[in-house]
Amino acid sequence: MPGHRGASPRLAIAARPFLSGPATDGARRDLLTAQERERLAPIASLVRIERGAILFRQGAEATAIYDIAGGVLKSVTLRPDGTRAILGFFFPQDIVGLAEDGRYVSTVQAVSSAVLYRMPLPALERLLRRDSELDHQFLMKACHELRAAQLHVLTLGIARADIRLARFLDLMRQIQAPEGARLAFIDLPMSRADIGEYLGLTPETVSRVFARLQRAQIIACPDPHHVRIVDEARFHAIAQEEARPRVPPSRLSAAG
Amino acid sequence: MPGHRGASPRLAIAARPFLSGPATDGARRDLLTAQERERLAPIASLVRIERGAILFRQGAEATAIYDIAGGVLKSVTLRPDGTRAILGFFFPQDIVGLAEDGRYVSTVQAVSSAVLYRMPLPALERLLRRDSELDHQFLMKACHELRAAQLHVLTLGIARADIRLARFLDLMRQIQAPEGARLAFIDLPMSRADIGEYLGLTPETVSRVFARLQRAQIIACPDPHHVRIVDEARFHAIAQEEARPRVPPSRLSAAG
DNA sequence: CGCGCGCCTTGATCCGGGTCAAAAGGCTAG
DNA sequence: CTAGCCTTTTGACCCGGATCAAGGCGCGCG
Repeated sequence: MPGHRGASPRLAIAARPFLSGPATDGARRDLLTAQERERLAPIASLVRIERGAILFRQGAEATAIYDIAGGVLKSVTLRPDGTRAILGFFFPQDIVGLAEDGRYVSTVQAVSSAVLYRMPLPALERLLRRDSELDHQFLMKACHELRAAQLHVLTLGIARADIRLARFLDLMRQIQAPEGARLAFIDLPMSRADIGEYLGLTPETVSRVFARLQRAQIIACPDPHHVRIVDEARFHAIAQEEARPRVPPSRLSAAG
Repeated sequence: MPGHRGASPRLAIAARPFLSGPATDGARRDLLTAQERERLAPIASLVRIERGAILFRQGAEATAIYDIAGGVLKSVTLRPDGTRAILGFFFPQDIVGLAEDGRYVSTVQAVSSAVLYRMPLPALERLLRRDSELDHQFLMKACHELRAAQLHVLTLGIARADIRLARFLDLMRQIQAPEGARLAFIDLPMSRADIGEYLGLTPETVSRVFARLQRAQIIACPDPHHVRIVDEARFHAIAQEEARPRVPPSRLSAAG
């Protein structure tokens, strides 16, 4: 497994930020505050990349961390055999650039054209050494990233495609919703192939499940990149409960 | 998704420990050194738990971090519908007790009877605040844990059961091997069901794949808890390459 | 010593997702 | 407007893993 020296990383751990109880009460502690962003401004420079462009490659020397101002990116990993897997999608205000041993851990590519703030590593390191609050914030992000990966594992551990897709849609909804609101409309800037690579499914299957959920009146897809949750109850049942009553393969009307 | 407030954790991030290049050259930086262990000794107390016993439960208030002295544990998560998933296995010298918002993130249970050093959180926090080197070490572990989860995602993204199992065996081998040596014998203290829950497969499938790999002379299983890699080349091909030439479903002799 | 209970294995069947293939829609450039 | 490419959709078929079920082994306990 790539970039993985020796027998190492199998441990659930608690570092300083994990230890403390609920910190800044209520606030979304995994995002930078406007104030913190301001403190980063001096070392940040604006960069723009086009749809499909690669921000940096897995294994390349890590030179900067990026704060996303606009657009959507994806984290891609090549398997030894050449197939790809998508580890995650990143949206505005997310920070990308995880490195290990000074090398980027995965390739990051633009799903849509994007604008980012580039923070060179040496300057950032200096800043973090002086600003422990900011440092804490960055660690918080690492923690949440870990939790996200674990949730991803949970989803992939389930075979059924409709559950995987429903969970993915729910995740996208959570990301797009301001403060945990349940939006009915979901934006999907990524392609069916991207979704498939994230969920361990083929694009064909992704498309078929979309069609199935649509026929069953659970969701509506005006176009491939927009989804509306029509039947919240049944949608939730699929995403969360993994319940037996699942979407029939080809039937149209789901029995009440 | 459990314990997951709002729209938060989607970000690849770099915190202080990630930023710096190769640190202590050569040393396994994700394990505590004897010296560091010594510094932890004053606040640690020895505890012993029996096979099957639960160390702590997901969602419970985090009171301590544990350093494994002997035995094997597993990290289990309950899905909303009651099915379980295993996020990872932990071996001696691993540290368990990841918490978020002061609550344990997953349930940890003993695969075999185990002996651990218990480090109460308040004391540990105090210690880490004074000992930045130790603190650094803990963060390193969080980083590696994240990488491990990503590798897990990569494995689960592949449908084929024999690849998943081969990767799992390879991972177990790496963990048991001292300093990256390629052992031929692998210890599997966990049950077939455990392996299945880790790989997103049923116990029956796990057993069948074991049988298939054995018939193909790729591995040998003197008993269910011990594996010997017989044909390193073909084993590696399955685990790493995801190559087309895979183990035939029922054929005995693999054509040269 | 023998019974019973887990765990593991093996078998038979079914079904969902992968695969191969083709056609339709949408966007851009000419 | 049209040609060409890429993405998406849909279809047909096949295969591998889930499921249901039964049988074997090992170990602890009565």
